[in-house]
Amino acid sequence: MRKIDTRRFVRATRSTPREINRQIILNLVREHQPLSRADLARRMDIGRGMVTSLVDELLAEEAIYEGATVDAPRGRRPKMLYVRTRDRLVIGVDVRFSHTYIMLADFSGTPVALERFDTITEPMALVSELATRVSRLLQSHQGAGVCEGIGLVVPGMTDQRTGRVLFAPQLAWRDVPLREALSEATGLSVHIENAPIACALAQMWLAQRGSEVPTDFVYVTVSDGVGAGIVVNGEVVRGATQTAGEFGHVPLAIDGPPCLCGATGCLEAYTSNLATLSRYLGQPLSATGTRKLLQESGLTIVDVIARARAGEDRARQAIQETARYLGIGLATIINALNPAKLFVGGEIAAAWSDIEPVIREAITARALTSTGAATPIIPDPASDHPRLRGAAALVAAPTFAAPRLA
Amino acid sequence: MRKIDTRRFVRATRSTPREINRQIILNLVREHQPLSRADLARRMDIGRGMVTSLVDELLAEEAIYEGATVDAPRGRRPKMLYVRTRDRLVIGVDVRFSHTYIMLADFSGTPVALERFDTITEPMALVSELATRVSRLLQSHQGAGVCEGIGLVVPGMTDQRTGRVLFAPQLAWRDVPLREALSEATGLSVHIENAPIACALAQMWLAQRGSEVPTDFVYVTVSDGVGAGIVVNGEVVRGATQTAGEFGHVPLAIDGPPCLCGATGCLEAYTSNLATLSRYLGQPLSATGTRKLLQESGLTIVDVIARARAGEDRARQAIQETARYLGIGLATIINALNPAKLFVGGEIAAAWSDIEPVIREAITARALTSTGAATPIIPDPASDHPRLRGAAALVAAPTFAAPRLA
DNA sequence: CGAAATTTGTTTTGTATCGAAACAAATTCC
DNA sequence: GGAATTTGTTTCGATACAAAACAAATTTCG
Repeated sequence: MRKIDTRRFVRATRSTPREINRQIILNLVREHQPLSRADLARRMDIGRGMVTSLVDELLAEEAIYEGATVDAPRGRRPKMLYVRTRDRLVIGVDVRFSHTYIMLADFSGTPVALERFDTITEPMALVSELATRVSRLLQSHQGAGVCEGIGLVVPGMTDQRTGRVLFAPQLAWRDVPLREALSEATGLSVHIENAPIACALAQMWLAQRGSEVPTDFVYVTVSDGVGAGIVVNGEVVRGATQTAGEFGHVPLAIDGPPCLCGATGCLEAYTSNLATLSRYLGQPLSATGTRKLLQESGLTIVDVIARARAGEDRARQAIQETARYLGIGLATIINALNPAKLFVGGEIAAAWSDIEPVIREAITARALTSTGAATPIIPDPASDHPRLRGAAALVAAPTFAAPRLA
Repeated sequence: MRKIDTRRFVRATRSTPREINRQIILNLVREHQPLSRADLARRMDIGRGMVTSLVDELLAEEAIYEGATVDAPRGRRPKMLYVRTRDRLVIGVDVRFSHTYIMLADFSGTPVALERFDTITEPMALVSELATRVSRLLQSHQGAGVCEGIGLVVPGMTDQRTGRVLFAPQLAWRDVPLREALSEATGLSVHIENAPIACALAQMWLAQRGSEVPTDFVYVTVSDGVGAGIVVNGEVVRGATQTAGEFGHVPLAIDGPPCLCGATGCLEAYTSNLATLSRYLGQPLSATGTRKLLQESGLTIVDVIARARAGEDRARQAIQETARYLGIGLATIINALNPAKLFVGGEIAAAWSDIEPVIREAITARALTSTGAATPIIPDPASDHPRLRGAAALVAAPTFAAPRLA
């Protein structure tokens, strides 16, 4: 039951039913392929004639293609339909503090090529570096298909309307018109998004076939910061001023340790990689001190996880404690939003078998309902490059999204 | 950018554009009345002929009516259109721990009659009492219009699909088929909802004319418990198993005072009326003890608020402290969901001028962004009967909601 | 083996309705 | 008093949904 926004609505036109049904067909094929025209007619409770007409349109646009005819128990054999993903390419870019990753992938998120280089902090220098790498990548994979756009994931808040990075503390960016600059430099359409939302979009649009994708879920990223991509009613939650999802700053203890945000006792101050590392080192978390210490020692969260898995007690303990606090944070999300699923991304997901019991215990202790306590928690290991998949999803998703209406 | 749910979608038909545009017109008239047909044509970028046809349909259904022709600077004078609310009646019911309120109101939420009686805890006895009162109310206001349904607000979780109360701790209800029972007893369509969501719906659908109603906001109720009605993208958030909105159990201090939910340090354990009262009394909050103490002393939160306003120091302090913790809780919501507005309902809203500065200060200390810190916080005093308005909204809203599509 | 049955996909046909344009009504300006 | 302006209704044609007929491909069964 949605309220119509009387200031910015989209009225229906003569072609509206066609647009809607066309998109339904596209999504049905995408998620249940292979599907014949007759299958579609049955699923949609619509005449086969109508399906033929809509499918012809999708075939003409090369959004889908016709595969082989398959066997049927009796009657004429159906010609199966599939979405075209293989030769529709996307560039995914993941800008992080130290390195920037750039991936060429197809429309299903399957990687074709992957590169990495040291992040250039100056935005316009980064843009021109990206532009040369993009054109080089596309040059060397010319036969593989046509590139339909660039998805760019940044560690900070973005504004969808203007395509600007509002604030990215790690890179010291403020109000950078990144979309426009990269679009101009490459001639491709560019989509930018912050990391947690991009990861959520990857789950929503690029999930493995067969895995149920719910319309209500939260993707929690644990890395230098702790953030969340929230999906409600099949739509991402951006908030009134594009800053929703900062779950890292729910308090666990209002008089707790200082957080880098200036407040005290935030979830992030207990569970970010920096927090886990400083716990491991037996040092209090501080904005400048911890970073410096880590640079000197060269220690990273990946090392601590490795040591924990190798059986080092101090590392195990540091990580288990992080897991306990993380569980409390997840319980908060469960109580607040009651998602059908939770995804946990970040380096710590690599230690899932170690931390899962602890997380589950913490959730059970604080979840209000038994169904809430049973919410599936799914790790999304960093080795799968979730942010790059998210970048790819940014380009692919608009093709499949429901038309905006009313 | 919404994802189409390929298991339960609504396909478009020939009449879809008409349904959409009809509903847009209805909402435009509702929010910007008076409006002429020509105004609608301009706002919707549509031909006046089309408007005439759609308006005729709405007039025939008596959803809107034609008012007087008004003056215009030149040309033919327009006939203004208005939504019909005055003689469309609704019954609103608010079931609370001690009393149950029943209101006869019109479609805009304006009360016609209001009654109160001691809550009957046995569900079926309550239903039959309600049924006799409903029929008596409608009998004595026969000339006022036709009753289009009953909205029932309960202090607990509800399931929209089945119309059952899943769990209402205050009444010790579990899985009560309330909608079916009351509908059968009265012959009217019944809508049930939990209190915070109903209050949010009241703000969304029955806001005073002129006040901007955002599509993203949160209504926080502070009473025996602390809950929230969350609205995102113009739609209420119910969650995967209908239990979203339990913001009362975000932790403020994981080792804090015990909460009635079994966990410790929940927001509710700091800010519920019970928490404020026990703070005032200098007693620790406990499930049985506090309730008993209050029953013996006869003290209520209203008394404490009155004493605080009268200048009693201890009362002031108890309430200010509640306000501080509430502010931290609101900051959490702001960081997590970035709503355009926050509403605060419950008895404590009556002391708004006293608590607002404290709340604002706490928010500023913990909000991540300056725009977040500036989120408008709007008190919704209990004297306006927000839950009853919410009950009315339950009946009125479906008439105005956007058609479900794709 | 061949006609009937079954199922898929295309084409045709009828009809509702969107969108444009013409028209009618009501009023002001010159 | 006629031109201009604005509102609201009516008319009309093109489009596209929906239903039905048709064509194609294959199995079943007499």
